[in-house]
Amino acid sequence: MSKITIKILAKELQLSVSTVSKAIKDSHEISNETKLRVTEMVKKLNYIPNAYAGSLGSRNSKTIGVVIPEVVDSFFALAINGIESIAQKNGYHVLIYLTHESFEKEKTILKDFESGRVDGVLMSVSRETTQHDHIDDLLKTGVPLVFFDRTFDEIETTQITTNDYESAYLATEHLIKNGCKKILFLSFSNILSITSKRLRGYQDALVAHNLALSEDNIIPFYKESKIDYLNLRSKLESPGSADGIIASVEKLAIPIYQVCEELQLNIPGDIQVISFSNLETAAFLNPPLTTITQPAFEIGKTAAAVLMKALGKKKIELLKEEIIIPSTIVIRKSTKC
Amino acid sequence: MSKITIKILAKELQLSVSTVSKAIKDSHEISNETKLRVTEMVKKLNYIPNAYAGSLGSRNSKTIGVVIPEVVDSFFALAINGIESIAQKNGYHVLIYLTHESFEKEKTILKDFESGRVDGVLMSVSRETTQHDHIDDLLKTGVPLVFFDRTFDEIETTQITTNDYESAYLATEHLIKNGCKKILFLSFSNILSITSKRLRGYQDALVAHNLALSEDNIIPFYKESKIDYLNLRSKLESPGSADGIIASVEKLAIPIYQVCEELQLNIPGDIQVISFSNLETAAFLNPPLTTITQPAFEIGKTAAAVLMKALGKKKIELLKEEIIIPSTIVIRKSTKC
DNA sequence: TTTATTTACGAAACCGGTTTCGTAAATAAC
DNA sequence: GTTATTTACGAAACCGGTTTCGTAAATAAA
Repeated sequence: MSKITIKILAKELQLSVSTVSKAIKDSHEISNETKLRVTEMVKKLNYIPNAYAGSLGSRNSKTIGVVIPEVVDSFFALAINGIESIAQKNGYHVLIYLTHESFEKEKTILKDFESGRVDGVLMSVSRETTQHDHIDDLLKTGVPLVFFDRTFDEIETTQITTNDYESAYLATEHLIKNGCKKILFLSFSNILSITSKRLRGYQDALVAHNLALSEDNIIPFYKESKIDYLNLRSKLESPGSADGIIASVEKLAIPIYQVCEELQLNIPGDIQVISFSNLETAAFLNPPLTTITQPAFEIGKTAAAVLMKALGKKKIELLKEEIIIPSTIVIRKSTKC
Repeated sequence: MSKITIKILAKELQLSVSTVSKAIKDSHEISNETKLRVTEMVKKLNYIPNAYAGSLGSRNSKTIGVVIPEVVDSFFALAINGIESIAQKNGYHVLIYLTHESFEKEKTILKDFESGRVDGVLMSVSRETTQHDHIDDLLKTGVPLVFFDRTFDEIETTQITTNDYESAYLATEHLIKNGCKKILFLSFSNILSITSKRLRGYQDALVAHNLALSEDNIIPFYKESKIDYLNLRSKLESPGSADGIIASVEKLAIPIYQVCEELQLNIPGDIQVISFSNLETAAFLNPPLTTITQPAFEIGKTAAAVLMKALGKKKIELLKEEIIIPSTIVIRKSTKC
């Protein structure tokens, strides 16, 4: 049984190919009677149009590309769910691409998008990414792009984020109110939009409460490697060096617990910990982790919705706009009270 | 700047379209000299071939579809990473589809694959799926499919799994050796291939150690809903009803911890817990969770490799074969010793 | 030297749809 | 009753490549 094409369908129906095509698309040019006949034959022959032929002809693919650094990460996994929920509703396919935090991969992926493979893009930049020529190039080809979570402020498009600055500010304040004087801030590259905002929130809160700022208290992580881990460890080893930690991304919570276990540091007795995190297990860690829980699903959903809406218009237009969906702090035992 | 096509490229080079096409594909029919000229012009004009035109013409898309139930799940997230690593190496794109455990969605997705959108499929069936007409249909259209983790034994294709039976057997034995007499087995639908194998492992281990089998000790979870949770809770509430639990999938570990906390049951004092799980946080839970850790990344990698290899041949052929990659038990504090 | 091969390329069909445009027939407007 | 619209459809161009096939020129074989 050879694959049936629209041609076969047309012949079977004694109609022209164009008529059949229009009938399937429910065009107003076609009579209801004919549409019915076509629909029936489609069922009968189990006709499924070739996806690529359609996309080529119509110059749109009903597909969006999602570019994220990592999928083994509650935030991004949940965001994907949010994106999917909207995409599905609008009949869009979702292509997921992982950069694994590599700028080179990110470039390759965006370059590929210039092939017309996707109608639009949702993206959270890799932490290696410091420039945006590749994004500009893509935008120049007319492919709309919406940022979520990790953005580029310089680019003229919509971005969906959480209240990074405030959350970090509040988290810091929470620790301060709990008596912390020496608070560490752990982060990946501080070029990243989210990191720099969260860092400022942290710093401003310290200043507001008359606590000293120190570069030494900002612990950078580079490649999730042993080195970063040892770096944190040596920092915590020197006694009295810290009594509080803010992890600016979920991935960094685990090394903290690990080091504390190794060094026999009690959380929250010796050191209080709060982390940006969407971990399902946060409440069952030892001790339960106080988190800044980001509205990951909502962020994904909103990003997708904004993109879908833009794609729906004949003249695609994405305003430079920042949509902020607030995080919530969930206080647990890793911070006092 | 209008999009440049191969036609423009050809005109610029004073060559025919076909020659340019072949040159780009590094065909032996084209002289090195010409290839060089073409390559240079491609660079110069920043030519990027239209993805859909290519796929339509060549009748293959260099794209594989991955169908999984969920992405907020360490196992599947890691498996995706494994798949991606191989796909990327072979120049394949990866389309990820989530069924959210819905049979209807799974059908819709596979139906769409009949459109030629993907060259091959990697799949882990939803837990609602009890029949496989939709899979048969897809295979009939010539799209190869490889199962991983959750499979269908009846279907003539390769499947990549872990040693579900043995792992469960060993896990059960571990609990028994730790003194457990009444061991619960928590699972989703026991139609699922993995569940039924794990269940048999559990049962056989009980029998081998002269412990009674009881239907009451098999706790089914249906929709991750409150009801399931309460069901588990009421089971654990009645005193002496259980001294050990095996969670057959990662997602079920959390409700156990939750219930135990609520009921003030000590793990492992009152009840020992072991779970199939790839949770990164397993070691930092309270108490640290003993896990059967599946080689998720490897499974994904292998599944992709098998598929890629099949796709590489002119006559695609996937033998009915079971590739088993063993899990490892990591003993932690949620089980004694 | 003649014939057989190989090399390097182009013309044109093709992939399977979509879209534009033209038009006959039916209906509405004047 | 004549002209303007609308309705319903088909022919053909088109989307942007790939692939088949034919062929002149160059090279090798006989």
